This record gives sequence, C-alpha cells and structure tokens, in this order.
Amino acid sequence: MRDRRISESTIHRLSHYYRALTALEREHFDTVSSRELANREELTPAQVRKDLSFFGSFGTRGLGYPVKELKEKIARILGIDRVWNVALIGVGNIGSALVSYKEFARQGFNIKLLFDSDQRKIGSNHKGITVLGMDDLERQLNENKIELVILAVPASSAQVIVDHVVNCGIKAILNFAPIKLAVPDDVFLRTENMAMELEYLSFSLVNNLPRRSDRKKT
Amino acid sequence: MRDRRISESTIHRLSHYYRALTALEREHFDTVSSRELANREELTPAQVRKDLSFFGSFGTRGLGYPVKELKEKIARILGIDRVWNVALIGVGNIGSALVSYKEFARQGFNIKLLFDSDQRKIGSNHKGITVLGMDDLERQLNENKIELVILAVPASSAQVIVDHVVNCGIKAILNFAPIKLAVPDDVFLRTENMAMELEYLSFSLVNNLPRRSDRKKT
DNA sequence: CTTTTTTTGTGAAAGGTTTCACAACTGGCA
DNA sequence: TGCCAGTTGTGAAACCTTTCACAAAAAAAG
Repeated sequence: MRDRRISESTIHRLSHYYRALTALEREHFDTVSSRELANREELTPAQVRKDLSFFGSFGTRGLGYPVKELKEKIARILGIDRVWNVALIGVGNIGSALVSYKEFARQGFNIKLLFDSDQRKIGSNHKGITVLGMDDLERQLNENKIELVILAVPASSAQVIVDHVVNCGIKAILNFAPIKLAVPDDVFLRTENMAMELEYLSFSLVNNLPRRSDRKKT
Repeated sequence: MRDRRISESTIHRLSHYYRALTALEREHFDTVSSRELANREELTPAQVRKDLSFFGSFGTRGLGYPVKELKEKIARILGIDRVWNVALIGVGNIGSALVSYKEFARQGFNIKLLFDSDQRKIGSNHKGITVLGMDDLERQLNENKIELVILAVPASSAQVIVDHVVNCGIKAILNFAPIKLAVPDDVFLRTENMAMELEYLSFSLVNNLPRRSDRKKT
C-alpha cells in the first residue's frame, strides 16, 4: 500500500517481538498490549504500535494484539514461516559451534551442507552432516537448492570463497570473517563482527558512557 | 570531550576505521584522506570527517590524516590500547569457539579465565586455560581483576549467572544467550544474537529489499 | 443502554543522524 | 612571493526515527 521504507531497526525489533510473543504464547496469553510487549523488550509502547502499524493494523482497541495471530504475522513478515536451506562454509571453531546452534534450527534455518577446504576435515561428520570439499561447492549448492550461506572461514580466504558463492546465485550471506567483503548489489550480506562488540564495551568502560544499550543498529 | 553525545553508530564506525587504518599501515601509507578511508569502508567522506571531528581535529588540510597517529588515537578512544582481562563463562559450542577466536587477542582482549557448571568440563583444558567451576566465580573474578565477561551459556541459566557476575562488580558483559537479560543501569550489556542476523537476511530475501545505497554521483 | 475504562492507530512535534557546501588552511610549484 | 590544487572542519539543511498526544474504537461495568 505505501512505499514507506522499513528501517533496519524496525526489522530487528520485529525479531524481538517474535521472541516475546513466543514466550507469551507459552504462558498462555491470548492477547497482549503494546505496553506489555514494550516492557518485555525494553521499548516504548508507542514504538511497538508504530512498528506494527507499518504492516497493517491487527490490534483491537481496548484489548491489545492477539498473541497467536501476531506471532504468525511477524513470522510471515520475517520470512521464518518456512524452512530455509542453509550451507555453512568453514568447519573451524566458529563453524562447528554454529552447526550445533539450536536457535537456527528453531527458526527454520536448516543447515543442510557443510564445506571445508581442509583435507583432514572433508568426510568427517558434524551433527550427522558430512563435510564436503570446496570443489563440490557450486554443484552441491545448486542441487540442494541452498538459498542462504553462512561463511565461517579465515579472513584471508573469505573474499575468494564469497566470489564462488555469489557465482552460484546465492543472494544472502552471513559472514563471520572480520573483513569487509565485496559482493554485487543484488546480494544481501551481513557481517557479524564479535570483536567489534567487545570494542564497544571497551569504549563504554573507558568513556564511562552515561547510558547502556543492548540493541544494535547497523 | 565536551558533553556532546557520541552515537553508537559513530563508535562502530571507529572500529571500522581502525581496521582500515591497520590495513593502510601494512601497505605503508603515511597519510590517508577522508575519501580513501570512506571508500575502504563504504561510507562517505563527510561522515568520516564528522566522526573524527568529534574527538578533535587531527587531520591536515590539503594532506589528510596521518595513518599511524590516527590509528593510535582511535585505539585510545576505543580503549583497545591496553589489555583487558576477560572471563568467559560457558565452554559449550560457542564458548570453546570464542576461546580460540584470534581477533579477540589481537585487539587486547585477553581471555584469562574459563568457567562452566558441567562437572565433566571442570578441570579440562582449552588453549592452556583450565576450566573452573561456578562456585569459584566470585573469588576468581576478583582475584584476577576481570573487567569484562563473555557469557556463552544456555538461555535458561543466563539470568542467574549474570546476576552473580554483576554482584562481583563486573561492569561490561557480552552475552551470546538469545534472551533479554536484566542488569543494573551502570552495567554495560551487549547481546549478540546470531539468529536475528539470519532473520534479517530472511526478511531481505522475502521482501526483496533495496539494499546498499547507490552512491554516488561525481 | 449508557458510561467508563482501556488501548489502538496515527498525525504532528521533537530529537537524532547524515549529507551538503564552503570557508579556511596546507603544501607544492613557478 | 603569489597562486593553484587538495583536503579538512563545520555550521546549516535535509533526512530519518522516536516520542507525544489524542481521537476513535472496543470492551467492561453499571
């Protein structure tokens, strides 16, 4: 209806609402007010209402929002009302931790394939998935209809590998290598830099910032 | 540093500048212009100059910024010109990956202590550090002058543990449990939620968001 | 059925961040 | 020396996000 752009912060807050709604559902709430939702995620009621109103008005005045429907609606908006086929490249320390990260599976991210360039790792098993070699990459990504790639390789090889991945037509990549990767304009890339979060805390301690933030922007 | 508030985004960009400057130093650049710095991190020259001007003016008109000095200055601002004593609680999948994460050590985050509540893990060795039991927590954090805690425990036990940590006087916590933790106002808390990043990618794919600003004319 | 209470949805105001545009300064060169 | 090219530093403008405040709607109470 409108072509107002939805901000990154709004999308991240949807993830928070989804989490809160999951808890509310477990606690057998039928409806929830913007105030309650805001309290649970440390936001303001006005913000909750503004965010949700971007996608239509599914609350009831005087009552609040229906927990189950709202949760489903947000799942649909976020695209997690379905299963995504994910490949994970790099079965080192971080890579093998991510294979076992239950939160991914819980939200429909199904890690189907594992890759590594290390001959000693190829053929080994992680959570029932056999690690494949990088020469199989292109064919396997296509055959298994992979839509999303998680990159957990060393910074030094990340760009080369991401080029391959992009070549296979993958349009979404979550990168854990602490490096700025170049990808075409039509590929979605997010880089998770854990050292940067520690740097933020370090800055906060040193400068004794008068506030605390548990939320991220960019 | 007057009482102008520095935004979270600015601080994160400082981390990016730091990374770019590290590369520039390796490439033997003496000076760098805001334009070059901006290109390397996909920002605008104006933004680079605005960010840096928050902390004083250390560029030279007509020349640019001195690479080495600027890098040192940013390190000082971020508080990474020193070593931080870090404790890591939870030596499961993510925890053990983080112990070996070289980027932490490289930026002065020294993981000194490991904790776990699992009897089978207590006493075991990770990268030369012996895993301690949780009953030792309070004493050990104090004795080892720990300033920063990384939490990599299951969501179900995270709040109880964070309460202990806060009790020990720790003022900065990096949390990997996918849950909203309550801490006093004077404690800095950051929560790293990897599933949320995948959700953002999922949203982008489903809604085919226009990403990446097309910059720039001239 | 009428009144009171609750809570949404949303324009408008406030607040914050990024970009623009240009004066001011520097180094190099003739 | 004077001039040109390059680049910073920074108010002002443009843009974006959050908060405010209240009418409208629905439920609950009497």
